[in-house]
Amino acid sequence: MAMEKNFDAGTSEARIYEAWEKAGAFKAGANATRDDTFCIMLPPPNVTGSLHVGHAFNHTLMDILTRWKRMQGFDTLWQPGLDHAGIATQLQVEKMLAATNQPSRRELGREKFLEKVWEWKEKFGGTIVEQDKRLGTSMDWDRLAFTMDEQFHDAVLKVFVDMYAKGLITRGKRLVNWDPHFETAISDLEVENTEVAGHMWHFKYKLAGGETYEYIEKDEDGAVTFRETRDYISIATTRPETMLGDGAVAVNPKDARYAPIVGKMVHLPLCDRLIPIVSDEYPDPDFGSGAVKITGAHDFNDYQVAKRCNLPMYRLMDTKGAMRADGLPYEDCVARAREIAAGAVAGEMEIDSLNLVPEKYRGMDRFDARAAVIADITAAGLAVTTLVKSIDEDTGAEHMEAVPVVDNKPVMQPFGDRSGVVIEPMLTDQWFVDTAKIVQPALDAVRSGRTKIIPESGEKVYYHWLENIEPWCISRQLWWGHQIPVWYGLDLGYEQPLETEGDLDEVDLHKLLIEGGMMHRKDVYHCAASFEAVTEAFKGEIADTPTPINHARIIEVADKQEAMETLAAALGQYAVDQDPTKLVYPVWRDADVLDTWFSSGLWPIGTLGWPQDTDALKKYFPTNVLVTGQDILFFWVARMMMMQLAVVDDIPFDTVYLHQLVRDEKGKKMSKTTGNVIDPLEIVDEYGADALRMTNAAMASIGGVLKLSVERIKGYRNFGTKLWNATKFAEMNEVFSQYDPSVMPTPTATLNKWIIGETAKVRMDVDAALGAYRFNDAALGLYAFVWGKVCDWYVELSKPLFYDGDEAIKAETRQTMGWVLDQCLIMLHPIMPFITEELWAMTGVTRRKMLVHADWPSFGTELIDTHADREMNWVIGLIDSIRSARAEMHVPAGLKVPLVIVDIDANGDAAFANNKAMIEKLARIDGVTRVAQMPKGAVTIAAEGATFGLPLAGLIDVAEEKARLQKSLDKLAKEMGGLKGRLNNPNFVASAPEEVVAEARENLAARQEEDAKLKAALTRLAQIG
RNA sequence: GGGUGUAUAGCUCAGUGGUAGAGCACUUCGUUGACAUCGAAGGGGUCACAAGUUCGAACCUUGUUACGCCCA
Repeated sequence: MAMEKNFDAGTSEARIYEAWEKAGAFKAGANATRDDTFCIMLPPPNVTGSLHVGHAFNHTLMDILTRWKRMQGFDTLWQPGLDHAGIATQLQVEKMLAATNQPSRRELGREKFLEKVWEWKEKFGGTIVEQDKRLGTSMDWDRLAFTMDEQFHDAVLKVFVDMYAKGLITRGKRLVNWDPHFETAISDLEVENTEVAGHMWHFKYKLAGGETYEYIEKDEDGAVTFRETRDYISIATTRPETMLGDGAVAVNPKDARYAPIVGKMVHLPLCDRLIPIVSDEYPDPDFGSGAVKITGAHDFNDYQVAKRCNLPMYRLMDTKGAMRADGLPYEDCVARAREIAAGAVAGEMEIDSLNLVPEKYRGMDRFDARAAVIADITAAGLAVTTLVKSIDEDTGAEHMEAVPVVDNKPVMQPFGDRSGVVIEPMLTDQWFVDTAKIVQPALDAVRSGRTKIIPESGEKVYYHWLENIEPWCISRQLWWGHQIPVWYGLDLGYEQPLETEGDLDEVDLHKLLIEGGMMHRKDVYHCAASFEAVTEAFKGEIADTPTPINHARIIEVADKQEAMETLAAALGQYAVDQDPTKLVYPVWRDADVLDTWFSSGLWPIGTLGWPQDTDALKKYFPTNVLVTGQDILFFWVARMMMMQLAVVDDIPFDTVYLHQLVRDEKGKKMSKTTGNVIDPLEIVDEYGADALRMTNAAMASIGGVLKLSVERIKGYRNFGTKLWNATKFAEMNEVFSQYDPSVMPTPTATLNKWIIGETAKVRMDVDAALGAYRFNDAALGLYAFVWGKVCDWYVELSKPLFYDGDEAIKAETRQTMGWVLDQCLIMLHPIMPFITEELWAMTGVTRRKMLVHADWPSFGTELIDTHADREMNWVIGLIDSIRSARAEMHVPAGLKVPLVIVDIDANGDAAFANNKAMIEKLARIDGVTRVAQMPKGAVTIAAEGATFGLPLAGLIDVAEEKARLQKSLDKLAKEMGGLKGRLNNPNFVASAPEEVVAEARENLAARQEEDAKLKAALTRLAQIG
């Protein structure tokens, strides 16, 4: 069967992949010949996602490791799966609903909407899996996991319940990053801070009671530069609309300008409230006026100040980022706020219920409200102004006009990474992981080296982040995800105990429902994995209420509103029929879901079957290596470390390999707007998966920048063709019909001995490289070996043996070449699985297994024949020298020329005799003779222990040959200068390692020998002309 | 502002103390019985700058400059 001219990736890849799958080649434990395990968790791609170059890169590296270990006989598992990706998926499905004119999410309601999500997932959620197969990834697809699978879901809830029970998860009103588009809290890692053009406005807050003070500015020497009597304090803000919720004005305690008025009250413009001037370290006296308005509910810095100074934090906006329109009328709210400012005690719940947005602004979008606030403050004469002179065009009269001061100033603004809208700091009820309590083991694991991060710089970043870790907000106001397993009930406890003993009368009922103001009271809540499990806790909760409520049946309702209505109805009914069996106590489940990273934080144990003590868990956990982008070191890697250690008290993996973002060839981020996106599937279509994979491997230096260029991919496609054609050459020379793959060659010819040693060297290099995650070294080492050694030299030098050798030489060369090519296929397989598997099938009639399960070699230095090594290097050097001289002398490439041996030592003599046919063929020599002295007009070829000549009299230009020799002499002189300099330095000889000194001596001797020969040649030429 | 990197051939990048490397690009030559997706030969570098450690520095230390990323 004659081989085609090159590998047809387009038609072969799918067939080969199918064969692997059919053979179960990727199943956990396939090809295992030892107990050692090797396990990689695929970082679960977003279920909405499709394969991009980043995945292609990331998955290539994992596949290389997995295939390598599998061939080595490890019990291997590469665990695939998908992430449910809360916001992204919910958004995708909502878009789909809108595009297909279906009812919206809110119209559908939670349950129906989730059905739609599942439908969508079944239909489109697997795209990336099929795309991944085109890349050749060898994952155990039978184990494909999903973070919303029932088993995984149960594991996530179990962890929540356990961590809650241990006090590691808590609920509280905290300032969070609120995304007004998705109407959910997001973590600070999901916020992108971008500098945008902003403005700074300056307002006057007047002192209460018409008080005044002496405002004095001084320069560095303490000399007074400005002095005036003021009845206001000047504040600066980039967000004027938040002033409606101010709780105070803060000044730095060291700021002398405001020292006289600290503790006094100021009028809050547009509001009927007085707020105090407080002293706090936060304001920078040199920035703006030095006085900062404090809005605890809408700014992270202000929040800290408000907590320190015990200021009320009034929430101004609703979930969409509009000014609040709920609650009691402004007058009622502000009246209560005045009482609070005067010292009345108010709880968190009550303060949050107060809507201090004046009627005028209620319901306005936050940005419209900003404009309105500015206009109103300016109209009230409370904007800080500067006088601007203008001249009336008609009258020529000069006017002095007071214009508000507005500074143009770049400000850092937070944006939601998914929604792109400005994030609003918002005071809301959220669930938090108290990360400070679980961070230590995660730090220790890396510090002690139990888990190693590559590159090392990743460890520093990891420490820095974990040492300064913030509580992790894990609740998200979404529907798609793991709903928080917490149920709430109405608080029936009562400040003043009900007067009745035992039974409930109508007066008590009234108190419970109306006077108790249940709506504004805190709820009671319990956490458990299911409603059934939480029922017990609520029975305990109502045990101390009057009979018969304490025996009420616990039922689940949708929300608090329904709970109050249900309870009222039940109590009303009881008042009528006195039938205690109909009494119910309604509870409702927390509507929020968990942060997607909370669930993917459990990926290693969750996919292996935890909390069941499965065989897979016992066998493969802790896993070996996590390969992922360094951008999710915090999002995911650090959290997995904390979570596995907190839950099962073990590290999730022993090595973390971090890589950078894949960029375009100029180093720019790929983006649709820039139009520089490379689609990996298009690359696979055009150049084959192997070329893309080889490129990925070659780019993967530790910590390296990943710039993907199509030119490079093309180069590696050519490499595949080269390998193909070398195999074709072997096939044409009957290698595969004669070769026995189960027999190790034991050749006699130097060439064959040499290439076996070279193969052994590259085997050691490749294993060392992959063991150190130096994928680029492995890829480039194989490239250099296959192309530079096997194709350029071994195949070329084998031609004289095949064409002119005797049968014994031909036979051993066939056996050697077959073996060498097999080793090439085996070692290249992890990087280029398709073409190697194809060649494996085409070249071996007696293969025991597919290449995917071939045994990885372990041979090493024992296969290196130092004598053969020396001899071949001498031959190759000689051929190089002759070729070089020919080319520089413009000897026509096709012309065969004679060679003379002027002098030669015993080693050279043997080497020349052993390889004469090869030298003649590759250097295009016709006729070798020994001469006593160099013929006139010959080109001198210097080799170790020998001098050759090319008698080209008449063919060569003497001046050109002189120039060539001189150039070589110059280069030699420079090299010898360096070597002599070192060797003449007594300190070098004394301090440098022996072998370094010996090597330098040898080098110098060799150069001196060559130098002498070339100088002699130059002298001879000088005699001619 | 804090953290953390990078700077080596025209381009993209390797190179953890011992004579500066690869691929691509470039120049010249070549339809030699695997391959023109190829072969042969060649040109091309003050290893950002400065100081230090060392017998010896692209590599270690310090500083400077420029650029990148992460977090504020």
